[in-house]
Amino acid sequence: MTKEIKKIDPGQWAQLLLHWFYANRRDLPWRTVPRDPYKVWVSEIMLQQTKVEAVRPYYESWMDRFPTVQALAAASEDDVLRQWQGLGYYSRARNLHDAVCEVQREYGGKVPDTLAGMRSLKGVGDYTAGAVLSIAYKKPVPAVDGNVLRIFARLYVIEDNILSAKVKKSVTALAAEQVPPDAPGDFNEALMDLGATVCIPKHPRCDACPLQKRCGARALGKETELPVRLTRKHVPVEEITVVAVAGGQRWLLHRRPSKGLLASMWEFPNAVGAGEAGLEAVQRLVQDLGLSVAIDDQPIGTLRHVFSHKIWQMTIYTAECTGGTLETKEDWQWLDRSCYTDVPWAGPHGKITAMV
DNA sequence: AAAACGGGGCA
DNA sequence: TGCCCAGTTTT
Repeated sequence: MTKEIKKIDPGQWAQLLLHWFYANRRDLPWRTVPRDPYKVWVSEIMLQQTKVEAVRPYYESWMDRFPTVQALAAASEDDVLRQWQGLGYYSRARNLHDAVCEVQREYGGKVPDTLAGMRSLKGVGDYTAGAVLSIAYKKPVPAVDGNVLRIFARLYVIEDNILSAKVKKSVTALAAEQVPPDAPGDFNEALMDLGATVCIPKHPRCDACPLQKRCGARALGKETELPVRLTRKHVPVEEITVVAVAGGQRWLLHRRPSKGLLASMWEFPNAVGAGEAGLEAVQRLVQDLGLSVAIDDQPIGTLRHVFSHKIWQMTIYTAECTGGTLETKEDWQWLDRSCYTDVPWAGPHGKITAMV
Protein backbone atom coordinates (compact mmCIF):
# COMPACT_ATOMS: atom_id res chain seq x y z
CA MET A 1 0.00 0.00 0.00
CA THR A 2 1.25 3.49 -0.84
CA LYS A 3 -0.16 5.09 2.27
CA GLU A 4 2.18 8.07 2.16
CA ILE A 5 1.05 9.22 -1.27
CA LYS A 6 -2.58 8.55 -0.55
CA LYS A 7 -2.47 10.86 2.46
CA ILE A 8 -1.02 13.79 0.58
CA ASP A 9 -3.13 13.55 -2.57
CA PRO A 10 -6.69 14.74 -1.85
CA GLY A 11 -7.87 13.66 -5.32
CA GLN A 12 -10.63 15.56 -7.10
CA TRP A 13 -12.50 17.74 -4.63
CA ALA A 14 -14.01 20.62 -6.66
CA GLN A 15 -17.56 19.24 -6.41
CA LEU A 16 -17.38 18.99 -2.63
CA LEU A 17 -16.29 22.61 -2.51
CA LEU A 18 -19.01 23.75 -4.93
CA HIS A 19 -21.79 22.08 -2.94
CA TRP A 20 -20.56 23.87 0.17
CA PHE A 21 -20.35 27.16 -1.76
CA TYR A 22 -23.91 26.98 -3.07
CA ALA A 23 -25.18 26.64 0.50
CA ASN A 24 -22.80 29.10 2.15
CA ARG A 25 -21.70 31.77 -0.31
CA ARG A 26 -21.50 35.35 0.93
CA ASP A 27 -23.87 37.97 -0.39
CA LEU A 28 -21.56 40.66 -1.81
CA PRO A 29 -22.51 43.77 -3.81
CA TRP A 30 -20.32 42.89 -6.82
CA ARG A 31 -21.87 39.44 -7.18
CA THR A 32 -24.62 40.63 -9.51
CA VAL A 33 -26.63 38.47 -11.89
CA PRO A 34 -25.51 38.45 -14.58
CA ARG A 35 -21.94 39.25 -13.65
CA ASP A 36 -20.66 42.59 -14.98
CA PRO A 37 -16.99 42.37 -16.07
CA TYR A 38 -16.36 45.98 -15.05
CA LYS A 39 -17.80 45.42 -11.58
CA VAL A 40 -15.84 42.21 -11.12
CA TRP A 41 -12.68 44.02 -12.20
CA VAL A 42 -13.18 46.99 -9.85
CA SER A 43 -13.98 44.69 -6.93
CA GLU A 44 -10.90 42.54 -7.54
CA ILE A 45 -8.63 45.60 -7.59
CA MET A 46 -10.20 47.02 -4.41
CA LEU A 47 -9.89 43.66 -2.67
CA GLN A 48 -6.14 43.35 -3.25
CA GLN A 49 -4.58 43.14 0.23
CA THR A 50 -7.83 44.50 1.64
CA LYS A 51 -10.65 42.92 3.67
CA VAL A 52 -14.17 42.65 2.28
CA GLU A 53 -15.65 44.82 5.03
CA ALA A 54 -13.16 47.61 4.30
CA VAL A 55 -14.00 47.48 0.60
CA ARG A 56 -17.79 47.38 0.81
CA PRO A 57 -18.50 51.12 1.42
CA TYR A 58 -15.87 52.17 -1.12
CA TYR A 59 -17.31 49.85 -3.73
CA GLU A 60 -20.86 51.17 -3.24
CA SER A 61 -19.77 54.78 -3.43
CA TRP A 62 -17.55 54.04 -6.43
CA MET A 63 -20.41 52.48 -8.39
CA ASP A 64 -22.64 55.47 -7.61
CA ARG A 65 -19.98 57.76 -9.02
CA PHE A 66 -18.44 55.56 -11.77
CA PRO A 67 -21.06 52.94 -12.72
CA THR A 68 -19.49 52.03 -16.06
CA VAL A 69 -16.22 51.88 -17.96
CA GLN A 70 -17.34 54.99 -19.81
CA ALA A 71 -18.03 56.96 -16.62
CA LEU A 72 -14.67 56.09 -15.09
CA ALA A 73 -12.81 56.83 -18.32
CA ALA A 74 -14.37 60.29 -18.37
CA ALA A 75 -13.32 61.13 -14.81
CA SER A 76 -10.27 63.15 -13.79
CA GLU A 77 -7.44 61.53 -11.86
CA ASP A 78 -8.10 63.80 -8.87
CA ASP A 79 -11.74 62.65 -8.82
CA VAL A 80 -10.61 59.05 -8.93
CA LEU A 81 -8.11 59.56 -6.11
CA ARG A 82 -10.68 61.29 -3.93
CA GLN A 83 -13.00 58.31 -4.30
CA TRP A 84 -10.12 56.01 -3.32
CA GLN A 85 -9.05 58.20 -0.38
CA GLY A 86 -8.44 56.03 2.69
CA LEU A 87 -8.41 52.66 0.94
CA GLY A 88 -4.62 52.56 0.53
CA TYR A 89 -2.24 51.38 -2.20
CA TYR A 90 -3.14 54.35 -4.37
CA SER A 91 -1.34 53.11 -7.45
CA ARG A 92 -4.25 50.67 -7.72
CA ALA A 93 -6.57 53.62 -8.38
CA ARG A 94 -4.27 55.29 -10.86
CA ASN A 95 -3.58 52.04 -12.70
CA LEU A 96 -7.27 51.15 -12.80
CA HIS A 97 -8.10 54.57 -14.22
CA ASP A 98 -5.36 54.27 -16.85
CA ALA A 99 -6.45 50.74 -17.75
CA VAL A 100 -10.12 51.68 -18.05
CA CYS A 101 -9.20 54.60 -20.32
CA GLU A 102 -7.31 52.13 -22.50
CA VAL A 103 -10.28 49.76 -22.58
CA GLN A 104 -12.52 52.65 -23.61
CA ARG A 105 -10.04 53.74 -26.29
CA GLU A 106 -8.72 50.45 -27.65
CA TYR A 107 -11.53 47.97 -26.95
CA GLY A 108 -14.57 50.19 -27.51
CA GLY A 109 -15.35 50.11 -23.81
CA LYS A 110 -15.62 46.32 -23.56
CA VAL A 111 -13.48 44.66 -20.89
CA PRO A 112 -11.14 42.17 -22.66
CA ASP A 113 -12.26 38.53 -22.49
CA THR A 114 -8.85 36.95 -23.05
CA LEU A 115 -6.08 36.30 -20.56
CA ALA A 116 -3.54 38.14 -22.71
CA GLY A 117 -5.80 41.14 -23.18
CA MET A 118 -6.59 41.45 -19.48
CA ARG A 119 -3.02 40.76 -18.41
CA SER A 120 -1.70 43.61 -20.59
CA LEU A 121 -3.70 46.22 -18.66
CA LYS A 122 -2.04 48.30 -15.95
CA GLY A 123 -2.52 46.92 -12.46
CA VAL A 124 -3.80 43.55 -13.70
CA GLY A 125 -1.55 40.64 -12.71
CA ASP A 126 -2.00 36.88 -12.94
CA TYR A 127 -4.53 36.74 -10.12
CA THR A 128 -6.83 39.55 -11.27
CA ALA A 129 -6.75 38.40 -14.90
CA GLY A 130 -7.75 34.89 -13.81
CA ALA A 131 -10.49 36.18 -11.52
CA VAL A 132 -12.12 38.43 -14.15
CA LEU A 133 -11.84 35.81 -16.89
CA SER A 134 -13.32 33.00 -14.80
CA ILE A 135 -15.99 34.96 -12.93
CA ALA A 136 -17.22 37.34 -15.62
CA TYR A 137 -16.51 35.29 -18.77
CA LYS A 138 -16.65 31.70 -17.46
CA LYS A 139 -13.21 30.83 -18.80
CA PRO A 140 -11.72 27.74 -17.09
CA VAL A 141 -8.64 29.39 -15.57
CA PRO A 142 -7.34 29.43 -11.98
CA ALA A 143 -6.98 32.56 -9.84
CA VAL A 144 -4.29 32.11 -7.21
CA ASP A 145 -4.28 34.58 -4.34
CA GLY A 146 -3.36 34.41 -0.67
CA ASN A 147 -6.46 32.38 0.20
CA VAL A 148 -5.74 29.79 -2.47
CA LEU A 149 -2.09 29.51 -1.44
CA ARG A 150 -3.10 28.94 2.18
CA ILE A 151 -5.79 26.37 1.34
CA PHE A 152 -3.52 24.44 -1.02
CA ALA A 153 -0.62 24.53 1.43
CA ARG A 154 -2.86 22.74 3.92
CA LEU A 155 -4.66 20.41 1.53
CA TYR A 156 -1.43 19.23 -0.12
CA VAL A 157 0.90 19.71 2.87
CA ILE A 158 3.18 22.18 1.14
CA GLU A 159 5.90 23.06 3.64
CA ASP A 160 7.84 25.60 1.54
CA ASN A 161 7.36 29.36 1.89
CA ILE A 162 4.06 30.06 0.14
CA LEU A 163 5.28 33.53 -0.88
CA SER A 164 7.95 32.03 -3.12
CA ALA A 165 7.51 31.99 -6.90
CA LYS A 166 8.08 28.26 -6.86
CA VAL A 167 5.08 27.51 -4.63
CA LYS A 168 2.84 29.92 -6.53
CA LYS A 169 3.71 28.13 -9.75
CA SER A 170 3.00 24.65 -8.41
CA VAL A 171 -0.23 25.76 -6.74
CA THR A 172 -1.34 27.34 -10.02
CA ALA A 173 -0.79 23.98 -11.72
CA LEU A 174 -2.66 22.09 -9.00
CA ALA A 175 -5.54 24.57 -9.12
CA ALA A 176 -5.76 24.30 -12.90
CA GLU A 177 -6.33 20.53 -12.50
CA GLN A 178 -9.29 21.16 -10.22
CA VAL A 179 -11.13 23.98 -12.04
CA PRO A 180 -14.48 22.57 -13.18
CA PRO A 181 -15.04 23.61 -16.84
CA ASP A 182 -18.73 24.31 -16.24
CA ALA A 183 -18.30 26.51 -13.15
CA PRO A 184 -14.84 28.10 -13.05
CA GLY A 185 -16.01 31.38 -11.51
CA ASP A 186 -17.96 29.61 -8.78
CA PHE A 187 -14.95 27.43 -8.03
CA ASN A 188 -12.60 30.40 -7.68
CA GLU A 189 -15.07 32.38 -5.58
CA ALA A 190 -15.69 29.30 -3.46
CA LEU A 191 -11.98 29.20 -2.63
CA MET A 192 -12.11 32.90 -1.63
CA ASP A 193 -15.08 32.29 0.66
CA LEU A 194 -13.56 29.15 2.14
CA GLY A 195 -10.31 30.99 2.81
CA ALA A 196 -12.08 33.99 4.31
CA THR A 197 -14.52 32.15 6.57
CA VAL A 198 -13.24 28.60 7.23
CA CYS A 199 -9.65 27.96 6.19
CA ILE A 200 -8.52 31.14 7.95
CA PRO A 201 -4.90 31.94 8.88
CA LYS A 202 -4.70 31.45 12.66
CA HIS A 203 -7.19 28.89 13.89
CA PRO A 204 -8.93 27.21 10.93
CA ARG A 205 -12.48 26.02 11.55
CA CYS A 206 -11.85 22.52 10.24
CA ASP A 207 -15.14 21.16 11.62
CA ALA A 208 -16.99 23.42 9.18
CA CYS A 209 -14.78 22.56 6.20
CA PRO A 210 -16.22 20.60 3.26
CA LEU A 211 -12.70 19.30 2.51
CA GLN A 212 -11.73 18.17 6.01
CA LYS A 213 -11.56 14.50 5.03
CA ARG A 214 -9.27 15.33 2.09
CA CYS A 215 -6.95 17.69 3.92
CA GLY A 216 -3.36 16.52 4.40
CA ALA A 217 -2.58 19.06 7.08
CA ARG A 218 -5.68 18.07 9.01
CA ALA A 219 -4.78 14.39 8.79
CA LEU A 220 -1.32 15.14 10.17
CA GLY A 221 -2.55 17.57 12.83
CA LYS A 222 -0.56 20.35 11.18
CA GLU A 223 -3.40 22.68 10.22
CA THR A 224 -2.17 25.47 12.49
CA GLU A 225 1.47 25.08 11.39
CA LEU A 226 0.71 25.60 7.70
CA PRO A 227 1.15 27.62 5.62
CA VAL A 228 4.75 28.72 6.14
CA ARG A 229 5.21 32.42 5.39
CA LEU A 230 8.32 34.56 5.06
CA THR A 231 8.95 36.62 8.20
CA ARG A 232 8.95 40.38 7.75
CA LYS A 233 12.01 42.47 8.32
CA HIS A 234 12.28 45.35 10.79
CA VAL A 235 10.53 48.52 9.55
CA PRO A 236 12.50 51.78 9.92
CA VAL A 237 11.08 54.79 11.78
CA GLU A 238 11.33 58.15 9.99
CA GLU A 239 11.10 61.41 11.98
CA ILE A 240 9.03 64.00 10.08
CA THR A 241 8.58 67.67 11.01
CA VAL A 242 5.32 69.11 9.68
CA VAL A 243 4.41 72.80 9.69
CA ALA A 244 0.83 73.92 9.03
CA VAL A 245 1.34 77.35 7.49
CA ALA A 246 -1.72 79.59 7.66
CA GLY A 247 -2.23 82.59 5.40
CA GLY A 248 -5.46 84.18 6.54
CA GLN A 249 -8.13 81.50 6.18
CA ARG A 250 -5.96 79.37 3.93
CA TRP A 251 -3.32 76.65 4.27
CA LEU A 252 -0.19 76.21 2.28
CA LEU A 253 -0.14 72.77 0.67
CA HIS A 254 2.35 70.74 -1.34
CA ARG A 255 1.61 68.02 -3.86
CA ARG A 256 3.88 64.99 -3.57
CA PRO A 257 5.80 63.75 -6.63
CA SER A 258 3.90 61.78 -9.25
CA LYS A 259 5.83 58.61 -8.42
CA GLY A 260 6.53 56.83 -5.16
CA LEU A 261 4.86 56.87 -1.76
CA LEU A 262 1.42 58.58 -1.73
CA ALA A 263 2.09 59.87 -5.23
CA SER A 264 0.37 63.10 -6.33
CA MET A 265 -1.45 63.54 -3.03
CA TRP A 266 -1.45 66.75 -0.98
CA GLU A 267 0.40 67.34 2.27
CA PHE A 268 1.38 70.12 4.65
CA PRO A 269 4.94 71.45 4.24
CA ASN A 270 7.28 68.98 5.91
CA ALA A 271 10.81 67.60 6.00
CA VAL A 272 12.63 64.57 7.28
CA GLY A 273 14.24 65.28 10.64
CA ALA A 274 13.22 66.18 14.19
CA GLY A 275 13.66 69.23 16.45
CA GLU A 276 15.73 72.20 15.24
CA ALA A 277 17.04 70.43 12.15
CA GLY A 278 13.54 69.54 11.01
CA LEU A 279 12.20 73.05 11.59
CA GLU A 280 15.10 74.63 9.71
CA ALA A 281 14.58 72.27 6.79
CA VAL A 282 10.92 73.25 6.50
CA GLN A 283 11.84 76.93 6.96
CA ARG A 284 14.22 76.69 3.98
CA LEU A 285 11.59 74.88 1.92
CA VAL A 286 9.07 77.68 2.42
CA GLN A 287 11.63 80.47 1.92
CA ASP A 288 12.54 78.98 -1.46
CA LEU A 289 8.91 79.56 -2.45
CA GLY A 290 9.29 83.28 -1.79
CA LEU A 291 7.40 83.25 1.53
CA SER A 292 8.39 84.30 5.01
CA VAL A 293 6.77 82.54 7.96
CA ALA A 294 6.78 82.70 11.75
CA ILE A 295 6.72 79.19 13.22
CA ASP A 296 5.30 78.73 16.72
CA ASP A 297 7.81 77.34 19.23
CA GLN A 298 5.71 74.56 20.65
CA PRO A 299 4.33 71.71 18.51
CA ILE A 300 0.56 71.28 18.62
CA GLY A 301 0.85 67.52 18.64
CA THR A 302 2.40 64.35 17.24
CA LEU A 303 1.13 61.67 14.90
CA ARG A 304 2.42 58.16 14.30
CA HIS A 305 1.61 56.60 10.96
CA VAL A 306 2.48 52.99 10.19
CA PHE A 307 3.00 51.87 6.59
CA SER A 308 3.84 48.29 5.66
CA HIS A 309 7.50 49.18 5.08
CA LYS A 310 8.18 52.31 7.19
CA ILE A 311 6.80 54.40 10.05
CA TRP A 312 6.35 58.17 10.05
CA GLN A 313 6.83 59.69 13.50
CA MET A 314 5.41 63.17 12.85
CA THR A 315 5.69 66.34 14.97
CA ILE A 316 3.23 69.04 13.94
CA TYR A 317 3.80 72.80 14.34
CA THR A 318 1.68 75.76 13.31
CA ALA A 319 2.92 78.93 11.61
CA GLU A 320 1.64 82.20 10.19
CA CYS A 321 2.66 83.56 6.82
CA THR A 322 4.12 87.03 7.45
CA GLY A 323 4.89 88.15 3.94
CA GLY A 324 5.96 87.29 0.41
CA THR A 325 4.10 85.92 -2.55
CA LEU A 326 3.82 82.24 -3.49
CA GLU A 327 5.58 81.63 -6.78
CA THR A 328 3.28 80.07 -9.34
CA LYS A 329 4.05 76.37 -9.17
CA GLU A 330 2.08 73.29 -10.09
CA ASP A 331 2.86 71.46 -6.87
CA TRP A 332 2.05 74.21 -4.35
CA GLN A 333 -1.23 75.93 -3.58
CA TRP A 334 -3.13 77.94 -0.98
CA LEU A 335 -6.26 76.03 -0.01
CA ASP A 336 -9.19 77.62 1.81
CA ARG A 337 -9.93 75.93 5.15
CA SER A 338 -13.51 75.30 4.09
CA CYS A 339 -12.29 73.32 1.07
CA TYR A 340 -10.26 70.68 2.89
CA THR A 341 -12.27 67.85 1.36
CA ASP A 342 -11.47 69.03 -2.16
CA VAL A 343 -8.01 67.51 -2.32
CA PRO A 344 -6.77 63.94 -2.03
CA TRP A 345 -4.81 63.99 1.25
CA ALA A 346 -1.51 62.15 1.62
CA GLY A 347 -2.43 59.62 4.32
CA PRO A 348 -2.06 61.10 7.82
CA HIS A 349 -1.99 64.70 6.55
CA GLY A 350 -5.78 64.58 6.32
CA LYS A 351 -5.89 64.04 10.09
CA ILE A 352 -3.81 67.16 10.67
CA THR A 353 -6.69 69.29 9.38
CA ALA A 354 -8.59 68.24 12.50
CA MET A 355 -5.70 69.20 14.79
CA VAL A 356 -5.14 72.76 13.52
C1' DA B 1 14.32 37.51 -5.19
C1' DA B 2 13.35 41.44 -2.57
C1' DA B 3 11.46 45.90 -1.80
C1' DA B 4 7.86 49.34 -2.38
C1' DC B 5 3.30 50.32 -1.71
C1' DG B 6 -1.87 51.75 2.93
C1' DG B 7 -4.78 50.93 6.13
C1' DG B 8 -7.52 48.57 9.47
C1' DG B 9 -8.73 44.67 12.50
C1' DC B 10 -7.49 41.44 15.81
C1' DA B 11 -4.93 38.57 19.62
C1' DT C 1 3.21 45.12 19.00
C1' DG C 2 3.08 41.90 15.20
C1' DC C 3 0.46 39.43 11.83
C1' DC C 4 -2.68 39.15 8.12
C1' DC C 5 -5.50 40.51 4.19
C1' DA C 6 -9.31 38.72 -3.08
C1' DG C 7 -1.50 41.56 -5.34
C1' DT C 8 1.18 44.28 -8.72
C1' DT C 9 5.06 46.85 -10.09
C1' DT C 10 9.65 48.24 -9.68
C1' DT C 11 14.32 47.47 -8.49
